[in-house]
Amino acid sequence: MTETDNDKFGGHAGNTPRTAPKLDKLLTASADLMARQGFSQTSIRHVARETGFSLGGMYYYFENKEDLLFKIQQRTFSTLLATQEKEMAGGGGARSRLRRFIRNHLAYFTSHFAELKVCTFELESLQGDRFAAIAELRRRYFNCLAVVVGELLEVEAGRAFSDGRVRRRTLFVFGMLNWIFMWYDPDRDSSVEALGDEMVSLVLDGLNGEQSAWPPTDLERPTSGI
Amino acid sequence: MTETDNDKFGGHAGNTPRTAPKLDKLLTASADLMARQGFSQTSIRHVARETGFSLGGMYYYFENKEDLLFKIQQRTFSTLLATQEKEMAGGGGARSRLRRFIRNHLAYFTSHFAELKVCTFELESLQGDRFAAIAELRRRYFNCLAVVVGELLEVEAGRAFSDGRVRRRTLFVFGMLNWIFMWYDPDRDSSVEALGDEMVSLVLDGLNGEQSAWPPTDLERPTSGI
Amino acid sequence: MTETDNDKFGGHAGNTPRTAPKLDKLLTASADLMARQGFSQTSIRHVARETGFSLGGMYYYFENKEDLLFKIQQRTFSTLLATQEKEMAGGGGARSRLRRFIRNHLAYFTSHFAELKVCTFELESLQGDRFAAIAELRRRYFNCLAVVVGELLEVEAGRAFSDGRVRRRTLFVFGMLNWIFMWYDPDRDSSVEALGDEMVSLVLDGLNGEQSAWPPTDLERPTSGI
Amino acid sequence: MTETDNDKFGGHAGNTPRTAPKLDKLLTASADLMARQGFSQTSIRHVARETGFSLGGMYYYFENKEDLLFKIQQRTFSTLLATQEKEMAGGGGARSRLRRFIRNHLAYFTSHFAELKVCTFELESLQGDRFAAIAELRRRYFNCLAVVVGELLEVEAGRAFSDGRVRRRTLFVFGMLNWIFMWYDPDRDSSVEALGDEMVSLVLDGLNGEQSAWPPTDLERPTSGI
DNA sequence: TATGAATGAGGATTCATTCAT
DNA sequence: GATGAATGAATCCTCATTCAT
Repeated sequence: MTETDNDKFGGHAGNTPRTAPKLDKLLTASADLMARQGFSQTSIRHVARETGFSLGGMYYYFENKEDLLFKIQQRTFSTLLATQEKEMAGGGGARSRLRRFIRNHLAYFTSHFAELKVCTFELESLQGDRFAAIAELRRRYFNCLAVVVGELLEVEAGRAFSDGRVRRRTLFVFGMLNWIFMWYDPDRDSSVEALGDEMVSLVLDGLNGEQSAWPPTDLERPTSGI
Repeated sequence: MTETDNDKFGGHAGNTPRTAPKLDKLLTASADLMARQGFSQTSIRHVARETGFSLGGMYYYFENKEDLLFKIQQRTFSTLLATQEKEMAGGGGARSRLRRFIRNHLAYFTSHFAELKVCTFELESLQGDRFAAIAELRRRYFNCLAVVVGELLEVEAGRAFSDGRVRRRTLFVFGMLNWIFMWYDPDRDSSVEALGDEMVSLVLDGLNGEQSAWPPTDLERPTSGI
Repeated sequence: MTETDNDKFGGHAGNTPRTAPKLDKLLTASADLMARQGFSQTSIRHVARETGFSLGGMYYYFENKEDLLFKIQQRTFSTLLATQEKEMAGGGGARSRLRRFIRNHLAYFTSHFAELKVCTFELESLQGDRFAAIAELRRRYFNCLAVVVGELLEVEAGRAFSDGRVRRRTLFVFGMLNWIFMWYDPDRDSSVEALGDEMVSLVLDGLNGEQSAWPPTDLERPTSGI
Repeated sequence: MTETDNDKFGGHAGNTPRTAPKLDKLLTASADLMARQGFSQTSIRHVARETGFSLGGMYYYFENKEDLLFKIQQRTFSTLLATQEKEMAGGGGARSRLRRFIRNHLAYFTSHFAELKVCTFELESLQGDRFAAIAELRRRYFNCLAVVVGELLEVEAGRAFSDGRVRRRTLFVFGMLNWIFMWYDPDRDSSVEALGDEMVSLVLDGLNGEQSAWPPTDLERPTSGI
């Protein structure tokens, strides 16, 4: 998304050397709160308190609450998308590209947990043009993976998008990826790198194709929650 | 969950023949609204308007808003859980039980879309005892599948819960299942039965294990959204 | 305007014996404030403080601020309109009816100063259906006088509405009537009854037709303001 | 009003060749907005956006929002007043001067619609010294007409101001003139010149003294609104 | 059982104004 | 002369909840 697009959605601050770091801090703090409590339960007041801004001062940095959410998603998602599109253009077999896509995604999950969670779960909190802009990013992100899945299913690449089978398999994979926000516990689960390998293994070969590796290498603990 | 449990969380109504159907209508309507807008954005007022109740009258049927959510989850999840625990106790090989679990889950997805969506996405809107009670149901539900996954991974059943590998593979599958709420479109995607088969196939054999089946059987349409 | 119409615009309270007097007090107090400060500068907070209500409690009596204004105008204007339509239907020559219309209007000016001022100056603060409903009342009120003016101009009654001359003469008279809010001072100006006679005289015979009556009967004082 | 007066109310800008046109543009744009939406609903922000100024930059040209309104009224009203005082000093019979006063007023109505509307309806938005200064202009404007009305009523000129009858007749005429802002529609009503003649006719001879002139010369249309 | 009436806290947003630069 | 950045007060409104009836 270009600066022109950015302007179209009313962000009037955050481009100067003085304000850029403040906007940054603001978006990060907001993403944290929204990841924890959800968008609708995160109040501007709360963000202001957290960042030391005055309530009114917040509105110098975004048009309204929805715009704040948009800016978070726009910034985060476009960066991730760029990374992945470049990665996918880098060539390699389908299995390799699947592995790289998942690894990159999970690396981002680790480094930008809150922001990515917000991107994943709060698309529907946007509306109109802002919704459309982020939905388009998401569509492109989806396509990155769909192409790979299509190849793995031996479907000609050009037809991948209109193939329901590819669509659904791709969405299965996204389901696995996105749901991780709901349960991942760094103390309990293996590193995200290993996690990615486990997922790739499942996706490529299924449970039956995996080798049994008992006992597990990670720490045994009584389960709480799921 | 027994009536005693029910009492413990303040439900003092809905047990007489006269009130039971009203409570039912209320929970259903609430679930619909909460599935569409989320819990925090669904107001008691809105539910009252939708059901024809007076605002104050609602509070005869639940203690507070959180209790309303609890009752929905409790009613829905315990029913589904009972079905699946019985089903899993019914025997059969791991592959068969995996297939049956997924099919039942998706059948419930079809017949109780709103309620199941609320159970899936609004656990964290509960707190304290109510959270714990539903989390326990969810844990048992998780176990139903985890046992099967453990067998498929050739892990001894008794150790499944404490095995991180089983835990994660199971959560991958739940990710696929739960994420369906975000994209399933009956006009576009095949029936949920077929959807279940596709998922089972992926889980058991992976993408590479699936046979290519081009052209797809479902209607071709240009993709919009993801 | 019927009760059905009333319902259409969302007033959900004020019909029971317990609430009717409270609604009444509320509308009266609001009209006072709005007459003094204008609609946009009168805050709900202010009205609440004045009437002893809690801020939130106000909204039991009206949907929103615009609805409050609407209720004031609706109540006041429909009463006045009914009076005048009945009066105009009572027969008599055009001169007589002109005199009665102006007298009634000014009597209402005296007895319901604030409400009538709000009706006169705040129509444009309404929008959509509410605007249309009050505009229709106003149109009918206009017609009451326009018919008389048409007769005085010897225009056939049936054609009065489409005659620009009648329209404009009628609006001249309303200009005189409405502007009184801006200057009338009971200590300084004669009684409204006498004021009405003076206006009727001007309208019928013009300044030249009036008899000189110096010295005036009312108190002489140095002018302040206009 | 002299430069000294101007200074007294805080205008510290707009006197240099470079700033004068900017101040001019600013006042004109503000008047437009205030005429359309009213003073209290016109924000400095809005004016800034409309004129291309920065929000902060506005305050170089006026002390505060009230000062902006004052400057508009001061500029507009003093010009109009000068015109009329000169015109009234120009001699001629009372009927002639009445006609000229009304014509000039309506010419100003046409050429400075927004400014005059603001002068007419927003006096009470000023306070203290600023109110007093504009009220004095208005008093002098009132007197211009009151003298003529006094003559027409055969009252000695010197006594006109303290004569309630003159006062009220004059205010009736101003009511007609000022109310025009509420209804004049160039597509529907005759030219303002003709409008002035119609008003003069009413004021001098009353409705009965006007000759019937059916059919009217202006376009017949079904009435909408009043 | 259920309603009508009311409250108080909190939410998003706007706005006049200031001040360092 | 003019701007960018920020503030704090005020505004409209929603909402979970209560309680007398």
